[in-house]
Amino acid sequence: MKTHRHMDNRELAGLFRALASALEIKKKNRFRIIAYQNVAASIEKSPQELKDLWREGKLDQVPGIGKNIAAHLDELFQTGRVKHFDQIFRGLPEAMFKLMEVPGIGPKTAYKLATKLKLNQASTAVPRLKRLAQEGKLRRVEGFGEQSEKDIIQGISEFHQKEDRMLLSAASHLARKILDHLQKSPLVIKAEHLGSLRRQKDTVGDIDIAVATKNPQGAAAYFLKFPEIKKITDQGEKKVSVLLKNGRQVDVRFHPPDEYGSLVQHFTGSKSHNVKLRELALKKGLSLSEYGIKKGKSLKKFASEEKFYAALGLKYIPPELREDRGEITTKVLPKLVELDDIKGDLHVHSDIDIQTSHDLGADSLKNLVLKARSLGYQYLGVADHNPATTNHTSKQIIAIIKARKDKIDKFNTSHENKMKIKVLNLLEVDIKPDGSLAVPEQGLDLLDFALVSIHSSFRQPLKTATQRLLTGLSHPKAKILAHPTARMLNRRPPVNLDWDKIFAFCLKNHKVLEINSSPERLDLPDSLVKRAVDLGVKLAVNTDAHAADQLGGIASGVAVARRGWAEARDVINTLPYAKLAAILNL
DNA sequence: GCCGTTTTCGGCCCGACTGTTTTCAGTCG
Repeated sequence: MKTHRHMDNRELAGLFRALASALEIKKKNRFRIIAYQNVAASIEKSPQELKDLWREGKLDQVPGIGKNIAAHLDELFQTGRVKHFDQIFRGLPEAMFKLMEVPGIGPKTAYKLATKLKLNQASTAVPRLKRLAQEGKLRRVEGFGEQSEKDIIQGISEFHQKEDRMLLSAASHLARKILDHLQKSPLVIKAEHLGSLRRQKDTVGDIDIAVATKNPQGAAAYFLKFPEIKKITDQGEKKVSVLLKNGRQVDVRFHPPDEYGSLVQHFTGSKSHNVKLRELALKKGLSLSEYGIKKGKSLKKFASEEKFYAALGLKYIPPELREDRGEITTKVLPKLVELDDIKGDLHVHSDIDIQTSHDLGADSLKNLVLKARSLGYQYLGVADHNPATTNHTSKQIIAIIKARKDKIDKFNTSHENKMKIKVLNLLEVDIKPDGSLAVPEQGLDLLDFALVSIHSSFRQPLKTATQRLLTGLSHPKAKILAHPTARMLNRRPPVNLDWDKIFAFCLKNHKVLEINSSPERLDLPDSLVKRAVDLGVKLAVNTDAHAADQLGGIASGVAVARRGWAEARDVINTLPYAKLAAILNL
């Protein structure tokens, strides 16, 4: 495995997984192997680049990194190599780590194939393996037969068409279709989605579904009639896994209703939540599984999750919290913010054409307000993008903003707005690469307030980007930092930022961080929301809707807030208008 | 390897499914 000084989190996670696999081949202590796997998982979860944390001496903030691994990382970031890691990899063919990317091939298989078949070059290992399998030469290796040749060919084709994780919204939609199908069968007593989808994680790998049924075989046979199924990949007594025509995997579990509670608990995860829960249980002499709670040889079953948690002496833990972020050991669980707490949306785009270089909204003030009323809102922050700076003078920009203000003022007092919904005159203003705002002073004066955000130069180094952002946010009219990391899921990584600094600044200057609900953003990410909440930094859950029918999408942002342990008091747009106006000095 | 309001030493989750076996190892979640 090649290492270098500038490894990013994705590469580092891969490195630690490879190290774990290498230790497995060398039959080292299995807890040491798990320790390396834990580090990999922890790096994958980290919202900040490890190298940035290292530079600031904060590696100990990352769970799973102890003294030893911190020292190895220090060596890595300084020299680009780690002697101890080189030693772990010594004698192992590089190609095995490439082979392990194929589904179904783990460390043992990869090692065996790479050595016995003399697959020495990582870059050609996979195609060569495929050819050997097709030619029927794989079965000569001990432990391999005709079927494993087929499996490997299949695995390689899946490896080639490996797709990104689904956006949460897409996964919800897909799960809905499958559940609708299942619920038509009289054999299905209950069915629901589990896994990361139930925990409302921002992206979802595959769809997990639980079915309560007295007839597992029959219900499974019914499920297999779902028309989108391309092929069955796994089929046992309690579980069916299929690949859909769209390339997505679906796992469905069929259990009797009296053990449905533990089933749902188990497959909701997360894995690390369950591990922590089982460690806790062990100390009480109990053993947990999807079947229930074992004490000695007797098994107690649970029809509901509430009773399952209660049997461990715990309050019910909402799925969004089950990420091993302290939810098991905490004395008091937060009273999470709910959709019904939201009193307004502070980031919505209208069709008022102010000659911006970004997207215009599709709907009029009137239609937006109608929709807002249907959601029970008290106010609506209309925050169009600022007018383009390239083809307007400062004077022109100010004039455009003035005209827009007049329009909103008129709307607020007109008969059109009898809905008693206060429309706020906001703008979403670009923070330019140097930290200045894209709207001149007199233009900002005309607003109730501004949301500020980054729409360009996403790759500035940590210090520059942090300073840029704080400069933009320091203007008195700038109250909310919109989509703070500027990430786009599966498309663009977050901007590198010093979050300790940003949180401290927000706290001191009463700035608010947005949780942007649009499906491809979900920004601020949940792990940073948690840190903001811990510190007392205020949040605003907004849609960034570009059409009236997107206002309902705020549920996704509320889910992110919940995953970050936010209560209603942490979110400013749960406040009634008078209180909101007071804290924002409107 | 890491980790700790019952521990700085002695712990570290639990099971399904598959293929090639002749009782189980490997992979996955």
